[in-house]
Amino acid sequence: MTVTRARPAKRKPRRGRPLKSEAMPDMRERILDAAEDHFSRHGFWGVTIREVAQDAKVDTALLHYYFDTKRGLFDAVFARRAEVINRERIDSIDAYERASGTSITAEGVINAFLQPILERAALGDQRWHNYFALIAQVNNTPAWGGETMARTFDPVIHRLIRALRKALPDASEEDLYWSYHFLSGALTLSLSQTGRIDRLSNGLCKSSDFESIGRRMAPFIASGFEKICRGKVTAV
Amino acid sequence: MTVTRARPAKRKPRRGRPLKSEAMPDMRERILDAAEDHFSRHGFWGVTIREVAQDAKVDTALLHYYFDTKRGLFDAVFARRAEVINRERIDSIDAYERASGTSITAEGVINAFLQPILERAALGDQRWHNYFALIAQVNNTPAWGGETMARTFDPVIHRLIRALRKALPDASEEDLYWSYHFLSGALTLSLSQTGRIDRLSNGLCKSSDFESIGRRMAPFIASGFEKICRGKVTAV
DNA sequence: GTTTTTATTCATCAGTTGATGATTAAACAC
DNA sequence: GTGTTTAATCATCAACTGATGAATAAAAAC
Repeated sequence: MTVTRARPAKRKPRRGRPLKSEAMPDMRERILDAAEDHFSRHGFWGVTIREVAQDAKVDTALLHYYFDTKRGLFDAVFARRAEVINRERIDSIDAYERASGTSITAEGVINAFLQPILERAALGDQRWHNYFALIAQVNNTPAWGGETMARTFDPVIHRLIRALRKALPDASEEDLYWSYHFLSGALTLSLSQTGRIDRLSNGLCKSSDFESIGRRMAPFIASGFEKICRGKVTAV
Repeated sequence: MTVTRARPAKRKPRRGRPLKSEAMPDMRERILDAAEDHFSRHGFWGVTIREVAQDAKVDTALLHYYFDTKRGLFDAVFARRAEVINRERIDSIDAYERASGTSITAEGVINAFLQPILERAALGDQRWHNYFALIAQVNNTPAWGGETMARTFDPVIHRLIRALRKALPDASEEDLYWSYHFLSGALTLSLSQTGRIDRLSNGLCKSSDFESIGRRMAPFIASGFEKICRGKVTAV
């Protein structure tokens, strides 16, 4: 007869601070992951903190302990990964500018701007996919999306535009900004993972095929920039 | 002394069916307008039927009377104006195809596709602005946006792609669909009215300046199509 | 002129929501 | 060792949510 061995997990959670050895650390990160998952699918109002807490296997009060309000939780989710890609994008543009010297091109700059994101998306990490879908939602949320996007991403975008000015010296400021706006829309929809193109193309194209997107997007957008931004002064 | 004239409006609403002459008809339309306004700003989950009812100055039960569920109301809002622009777009593409004959171009087709929407947006009717912002949100909603967009707009988009095939006879199907995807993203962000570009450009560009968008978008996008869709077979 | 249908408000429900103060126990500072 | 801080659950709240059946009165059908 086997001696009764403690049933593997009834997981009746203890109260109080957890043992350091209890090997279920990083509750905060677990909450952020669960929140990211839910927010990216249903947006800020489509999610209840109960759902998030349940998914993260913690009490709802813990969300308030770490993030104060639901809004605080959302903002924390949005900021967490932004720092990572912002740094990567800045570095990527810097590197390209240094390497290209005077032969800088719009396509090269745009490629440097897109690559960090599209590469990460192509790796297939679900949590990054969720995050990108979240950006897409925020970017198209009228009430407060513009403000949130600006706070998070404007420095990088100004860096991008500075590089584009070098590649397209005759471009007007308006043309540059509007062209970026088109780029932003195309990128965020591509990251939004709605399955839209899958249905439209009857399965021929797949939303998750970031390699196909990556191959086409920079040339497509760069061509648009060139068309718009040197239509007046420089002849084509 | 003036005789007491009935105080203009205490507007204690009567029960029962309204008098025909009561000049407050079209409750159904008023509800749809109020719902459109709220849904476009905060999305499906960010709106309560009470807010909509309050804005439309009706009881919440009336929303259920006409639209059964909250979802039914949302779908009715989304479908209402879709029929109008879908017809306009089909007609516009038809007309362009007939007029251009064999000298059909990608820019011409795309222009025919965009013009009905951008023209309407430029007219400045707030209710249409709300509707376009709603499309932008749905287009970037992962959970059910793709399905809703497909049900509503796919026929027109297949009509667009059929015309583009004529203008770009060497294009592969994948290239056409991906290029359309970029177009769709750029268009919906431009319609989303987040004030994003206003902030980014420090006021130089305005989200509401649909004339500026209309002047740039077709050339920008068409240039991208041409770059992608005849990069292989036909030389540039 | 009676009956039926339509359009509206009223009253209310059961379930959900974000939030918070109390409690608990481990970790940490001294 | 003792006291304080940190990290967690528990228990509960008042407000809100979508929805529904009943009541009402005008219009439409007969």
